[in-house]
Amino acid sequence: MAGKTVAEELLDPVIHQPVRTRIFACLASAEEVSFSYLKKTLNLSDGNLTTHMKKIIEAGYAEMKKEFVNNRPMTTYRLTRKGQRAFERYLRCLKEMVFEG
Amino acid sequence: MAGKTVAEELLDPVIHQPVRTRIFACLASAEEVSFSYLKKTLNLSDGNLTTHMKKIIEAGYAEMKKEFVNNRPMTTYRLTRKGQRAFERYLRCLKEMVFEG
DNA sequence: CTGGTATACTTTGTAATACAAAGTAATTTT
DNA sequence: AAAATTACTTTGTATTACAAAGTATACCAG
Repeated sequence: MAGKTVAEELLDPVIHQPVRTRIFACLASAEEVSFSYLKKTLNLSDGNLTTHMKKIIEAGYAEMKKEFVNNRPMTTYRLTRKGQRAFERYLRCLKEMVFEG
Repeated sequence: MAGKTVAEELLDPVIHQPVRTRIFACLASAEEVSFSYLKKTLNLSDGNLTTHMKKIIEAGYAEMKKEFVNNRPMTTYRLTRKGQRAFERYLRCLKEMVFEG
């Protein structure tokens, strides 16, 4: 009677993917996270991480900062407000779909 | 201290996909579910549903039954025990990853 | 000071995926 | 008996996910 049924709700495909859901969980748990940290913690290949981050950024869900620390390039990512909202919505949707309903 | 960390746990790629997670939620909520019902409820094209079900069956997570009802073919699906366990494990993993951690 | 190893990425090539359009087959309607 | 409907499956294709190879700089070791 109110809105879509569980089954009709789509799970955001930018977030609902094995690697990216883990990336979101990481990003959501910290202010900002570095490329190297993500790569090591999530055990991803460089190329794979880059492409996933590219996709997340393309969706406007995260932003990238590039700087030098100890004479080495360092890329850090953080969720945008839009990304935070998308993730929250995703979690509500998931919860309703598989933990209730 | 016990087992993998959240970030290391992989989300089962057979389940963690926008359409298939919805299929699993449906399958888990009933004894068995027909092709037509899934198609209508989840609003999927015939071809798309077939390929997703094929993949789920290939993984040994569901089985297919074909019969005739009112002179019409009727295909029904149900989770196997293996599929039930995989889904439960998936839910635990998800929960830990995004609702706790 | 130069050859090798390491860090921090990005680009490129490719196998697998997700999807709809087209195909098959039987059945009911007109 | 032609046309439309139901119930699928197969096929064609654009997109995706991934790792291997590439780029660029820094840090040793001899």
